[in-house]
Amino acid sequence: MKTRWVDLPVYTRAGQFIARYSEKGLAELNFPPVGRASSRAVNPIGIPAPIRRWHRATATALKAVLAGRAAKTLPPLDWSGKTEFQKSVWRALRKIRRGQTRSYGEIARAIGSPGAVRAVGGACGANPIPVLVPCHRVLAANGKIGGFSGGLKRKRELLAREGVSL
DNA sequence: CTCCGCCTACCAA
DNA sequence: TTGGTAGGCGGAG
Repeated sequence: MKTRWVDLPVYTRAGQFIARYSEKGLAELNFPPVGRASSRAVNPIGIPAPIRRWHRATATALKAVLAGRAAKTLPPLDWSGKTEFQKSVWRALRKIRRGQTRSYGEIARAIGSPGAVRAVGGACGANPIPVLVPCHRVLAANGKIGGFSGGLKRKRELLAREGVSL
């Protein structure tokens, strides 16, 4: 069965993000493209009510985190098709609260795979829902920034907004 | 199987 | 401190 996706924009002060929904929930959150944002009006007619509701939650939560506040409610997240290892990493990431950070090694230990440090990095890089699943709160063991698939600039900005100093 | 990576600890300058 | 590196693991092909 082929998944039907619904892509909806979220306009923020950091640009236009694109949220992608399946019938199960939010599946992806994509950063604004590097260039200018192409704004295309979205016709709410034809969008299933649950998705409209989820999208309101996504938009509110995203704007909150970008402003350095805690996301109150998230829509259901659709992680279908992902590996158990990845899901366990992302679950652990969701427990890191605003202003807190963990190292990749700490996440690895937290999920019971203390030797899978690099693999945790890989799972962070594969996180389909950045910002709301806060992979930006994971730093290298030496306290340095580590990597970020969305660009280190964004990781620094998010952390700064949350009051984390490197 | 091979290759790669948002890592780490360790060792040499 | 900085720079190079081997090791351990999961994911992708």
